[in-house]
This record gives sequence, C-alpha cells and structure tokens, in this order.
Amino acid sequence: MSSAMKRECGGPNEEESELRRGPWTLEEDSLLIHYITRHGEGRWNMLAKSAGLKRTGKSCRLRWLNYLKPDIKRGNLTPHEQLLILELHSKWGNRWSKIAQHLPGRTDNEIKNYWRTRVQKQARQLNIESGSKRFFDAVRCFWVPTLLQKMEQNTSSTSYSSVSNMNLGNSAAEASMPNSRVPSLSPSPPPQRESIEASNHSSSISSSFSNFSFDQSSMKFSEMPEISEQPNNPFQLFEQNVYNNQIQDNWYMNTNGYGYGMEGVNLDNLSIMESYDTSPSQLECQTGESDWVFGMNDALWNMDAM
DNA sequence: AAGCAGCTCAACCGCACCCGA
DNA sequence: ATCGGGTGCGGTTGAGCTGCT
Repeated sequence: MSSAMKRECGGPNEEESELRRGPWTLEEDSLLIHYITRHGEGRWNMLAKSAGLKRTGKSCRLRWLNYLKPDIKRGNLTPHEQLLILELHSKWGNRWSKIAQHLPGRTDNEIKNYWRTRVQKQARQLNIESGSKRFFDAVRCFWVPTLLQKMEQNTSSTSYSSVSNMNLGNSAAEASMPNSRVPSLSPSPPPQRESIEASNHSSSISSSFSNFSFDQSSMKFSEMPEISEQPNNPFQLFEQNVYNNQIQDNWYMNTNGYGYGMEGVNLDNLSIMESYDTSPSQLECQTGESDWVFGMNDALWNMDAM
C-alpha cells in the first residue's frame, strides 16, 4: 500500500482523512465529468466540493486536464508530434505546457513523460547529458532524419500513426494498440471520449504539420522540400541504407511498433558513413566537437537494443 | 512458472505566480 | 503592502505491465 493510500485510510485528522488520493474510480470520474459538463471547469476546490468529490481541487483539475477532457488524444505520439517536440524543446527547454499548446490533444504531462522515458533514456544510453549540445546534435543528425524518413513512409503507406491515434473506446483501443496500456491502476478509463471523431482530428493535425521539415544542410527546421530520391550526403545514404534495411525492422521489434528512437541502429552501419570520404565539416553536421559523431562508436551506437 | 528488472504513465508534490480582499 | 485562495507548472514517485532469464 502506498503512502498516499495509507494516509487515505483514516487518521487523527478527520478533514484530511476524508480526502481521497490515488487512482480515480469510475464513480469519481463520472461525477467529475457530469459536473463539468453542467457547470464548466475552474474554481477547482469549490468544484470538488460541489461535485461531491472527496478530492482536492488540484487532483480534480489534473484528472480532468490529463485524462478526462474530451479532446485528449490517446495513443502514441506520431512522428510529426515527436519531431515537433524535439524542435520545440530545443527552443524552449522544459516548458512542457508551452510545448503542449502546439500539440493539440496532448498534455504537458504526456510530453514530459515522453521526454523523460524516451528521449532522456536515449541520452543515458549515449552517455550524453540530455540537455547538452552533443545530445541535441545527436538528435539533429540522426533522430530527426529518422523521424522524417518515417513520416515520409507513413504518407506513402497506410499510416499506423493514425491507427495509433484512432480512438475506438477502451476495449477496442486496447486491443488495437499493443503499446497503449490503460493500466488497471486507473480503474476508470474515460468513457466514450475516444472516437472516430478524435481520429479525424488527429489526421488534420498531422496534415497541418505535413509541410514541416528538417533541413539537413542547414540543420534547421523549415518548410518541407521535395525529398530527394538520391542520397545527397552520408546522412541520406545512411538513412536509406540503414534505415530501410535495418531500423525499420528493428524498430517494430524494439518498440512494439509504436516508438521512434535510435534503438534500431546497428554499429555495423557506421561503416557506411566512414566509407564516405567526407570530413565532418563537409557533412554539415558541425558541432562544437565536430568529430564526436564519427568517433562515437562507443557512444551513440552502443545501445542495448543493438 | 516464477522471479526479477526495466519501463510507462497517472497521480502527487512543492513551488511560483496571479489576483482580489 | 500583504495575506490567502486559486491556479499552473515542472519534477518526482510508484503501481502495474512487459519481457527476459
């Protein structure tokens, strides 16, 4: 039993012991939804009391904003969204709510969790400090191109990202989204908010980002150019050879088909780049420590998923 | 099948800010 | 000026799940 649950189970302070903590029940969710539907949100402390919830206002607000609100998108982040997070985080840092404002239907909590569990995990595996320049260079040089490649693939084939966002109601959604766990920790999955409507919404979101691109030559985000059929530089060569042949396969294996990371990269493929007779500066992936990318066999590529 | 370790994410916590009294 | 309630934000925690041995 958690400390929160322990505190919840009675005590000397009656006022405090009346306040529920921990996972929300179906009844509580229902109370909150019905109350907000009728009276709107805001004044959370008063709302909690008026709705008959034995919760703090903060808890109600959090539950509503992060889980119950009708326009919350469930499922895994699309490549577009991940790309946007990388870009916006490079601009604003840990301003999660600000970043979330640019990803309709996503909460700051979700983005924060994504960053901590996926992005920072990559950084740890690379032995790079996640906020460091080196890490951002790794993101720019490899992760972003990989995401772009994935986005390109998605546009030319059935997009599983839209499937991942297709909200079908909980049981159906769970069945169709192997990596989208609705933990029993939360016994009250939000009722009926996940719908085809939501999937339509996500489609429009994706399309609104469709002209968003990362320019490898300038290492900046820009309008989406035509993607060259032929590799112009080692990165593209790398992507075409490595990604198409290897990452794609490993990707699904490593992430249950829903993640986007660098886990699938194989050390062997570094030879593709090494064989490309070009200096790091020519590769236009200039960093303060320009050769780290190419001497990082033990860093960038040495990941557990290899 | 059981045990273990790692991962995910909902929920909580503490702090800061805003605003009205 | 300051006090207190309401709200928002970023960091952290821990239950439950998954996959590996």
